[in-house]
Amino acid sequence: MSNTRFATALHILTLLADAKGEWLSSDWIAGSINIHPVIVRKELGVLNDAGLVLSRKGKEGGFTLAVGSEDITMDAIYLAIKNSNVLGKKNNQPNPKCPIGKDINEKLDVLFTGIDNSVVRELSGKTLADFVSEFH
Amino acid sequence: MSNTRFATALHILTLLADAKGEWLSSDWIAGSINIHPVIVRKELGVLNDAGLVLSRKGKEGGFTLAVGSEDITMDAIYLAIKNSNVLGKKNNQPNPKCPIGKDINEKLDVLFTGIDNSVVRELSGKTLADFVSEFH
DNA sequence: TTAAGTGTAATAATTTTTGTTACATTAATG
DNA sequence: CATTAATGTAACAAAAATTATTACACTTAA
Repeated sequence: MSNTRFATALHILTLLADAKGEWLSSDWIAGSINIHPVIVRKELGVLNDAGLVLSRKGKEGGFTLAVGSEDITMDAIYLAIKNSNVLGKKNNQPNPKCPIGKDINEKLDVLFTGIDNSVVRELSGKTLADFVSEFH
Repeated sequence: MSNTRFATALHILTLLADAKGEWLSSDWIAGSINIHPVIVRKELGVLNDAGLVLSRKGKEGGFTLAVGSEDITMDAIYLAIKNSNVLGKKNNQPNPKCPIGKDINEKLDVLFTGIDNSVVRELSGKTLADFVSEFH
């Protein structure tokens, strides 16, 4: 992954966990990460769809965690934002006339999925609460 | 990773393993993957630096494996081409005045490195020979 | 000496990612 | 009930990363 989506999502969730029930605005969060508030709202939309946060519109609106930080594991965050395989992309049109090229993408699929799953398994062993507790 | 470097490198190495000592040209390899020969030569340069292949210049030149495919583990291929963390990039300038923003990047570093290592560990359990044997 | 390769720099094109603007909508509050 | 401060989201712009292409110096076999 050469994007900042996991780092951004985890930063957001860490702030929300640290806020202990306070509703934080996208502007405030953006100020901590130092990115554009619209990006924060977009990512919060994704986290909302994943059931990790709640949002409230209008004045005094904002965001808060949907569940306790002990109940949010890192794999849930990762799966919410994941948009590619750990080992990257496959080449588009390997040569169908080549015995290797013909079948390589299905073999890569198996390998890529296995590695993706191992990352998810690894991430499932750590909670947001664990991460937040490292800040003191 | 949103690039095709691992897929390309593994495709190259699979062809070389399958060729059993024949020297293959970058043009021929490019034809199987269906990408530009210059990209193949660049990637082969990287694999050469990593000690995985041998190259020969001039007429009748080309590439071959430097060691047997049973002795090439997937982690060696991955480490040769890896240029980012599995969990992506960190945000550049988190706010130093925020208690979370101040320290988040060093905490992310630890998490990111741990996940990277787990992927390498996972990949170390599979050889190029294992992969090639899936094609029949 | 020619033909067929590698090695690599420079640059262009494409795709992905991030940032920005604009504005409709929502809700609290004086 | 008007004002203020939020979210939600589309459309677009800018920047960064990735891939493709061109060009050519160099190498080696025959």
